[in-house]
Amino acid sequence: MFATATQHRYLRNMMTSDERYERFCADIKTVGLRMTEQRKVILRVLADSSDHPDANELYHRAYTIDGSVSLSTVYRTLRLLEDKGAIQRHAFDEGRARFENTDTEHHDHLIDLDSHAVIEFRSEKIEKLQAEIAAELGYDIVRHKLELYCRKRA
Amino acid sequence: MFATATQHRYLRNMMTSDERYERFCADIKTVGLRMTEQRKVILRVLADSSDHPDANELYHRAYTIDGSVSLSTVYRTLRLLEDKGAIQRHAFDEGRARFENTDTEHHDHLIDLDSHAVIEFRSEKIEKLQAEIAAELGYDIVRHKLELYCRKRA
DNA sequence: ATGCTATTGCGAGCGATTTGCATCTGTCAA
DNA sequence: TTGACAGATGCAAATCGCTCGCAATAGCAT
Repeated sequence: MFATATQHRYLRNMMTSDERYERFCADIKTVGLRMTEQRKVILRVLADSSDHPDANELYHRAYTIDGSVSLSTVYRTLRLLEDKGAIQRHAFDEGRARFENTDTEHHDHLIDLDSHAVIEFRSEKIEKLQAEIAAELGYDIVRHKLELYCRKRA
Repeated sequence: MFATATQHRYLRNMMTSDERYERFCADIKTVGLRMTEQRKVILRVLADSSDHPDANELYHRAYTIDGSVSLSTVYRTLRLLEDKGAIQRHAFDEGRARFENTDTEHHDHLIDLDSHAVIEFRSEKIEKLQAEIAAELGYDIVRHKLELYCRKRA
């Protein structure tokens, strides 16, 4: 795994696309929900996505595979999976929500303000400093959010 | 000002309400923009606000002072001041934006999940590490968001 | 196969914010 | 002081991301 002087690194997925798909299906079935054609397509698309697509992008990817998928159902399925903790919703500063699979370890995000690309990184030093600051104030961190909004260096 | 071993500290306001108002006016005039009655009212309301009001709340505060202020103009003025860096836009809860004066230096937030108290802090070390990480990825940080969601240490 | 009901697509609805446009008004030069 | 012009405003309509109501459809247990 890549590591630098500042101890941050890129992250790797912990599951294959197929494993993610199976996990999504299990999440649906174990609560007695129905595995419809539309859900299969949407779950497949989500499992195959390693980026941070928004609902509309996911809708188009799914629609390309199966024209019977609607935007409403994409939204309903996203809500479903988010409630089950299978995917994570992010509200980067652009209005719409972006989604990502939750099969990687915790990481932070660097957002390219021009291309809207999202780079994931993890810095042990920052994690440690955050914990220290919280501790000095008498707290334990339950979760945190660190987002760097950046522009390519000239 | 309070400082600790990890170099974080509490922050205080750096200007009075009147000083903020004068600064807003200067921001408008120095770019050749016109100081209209509506703008005066909105700037006054903003300068007097030490909380984090949303656009609608600011509209009502301004409307109470001068009925000729419209919601559109509130939004346009907020955009204007945000672009000039005079106020800061936050998305604390989903949906609407909340605004805050920028007369404190940059700070991060520690949120108590139980009491919902918000503690502001600043850590030079974390600021520095963030810049280093961005630099190594070929980026310059334009702005960032760091929020620690915590529980009181048992 | 049958029936129950979860699920779907569609379109209307919604809340926050933006925009087009006709009108009004600071501001500055004369 | 006045005149003129570009900037600013209010209003209503439009957008945007997302949700909801509803009648039709389709999983799934029997």
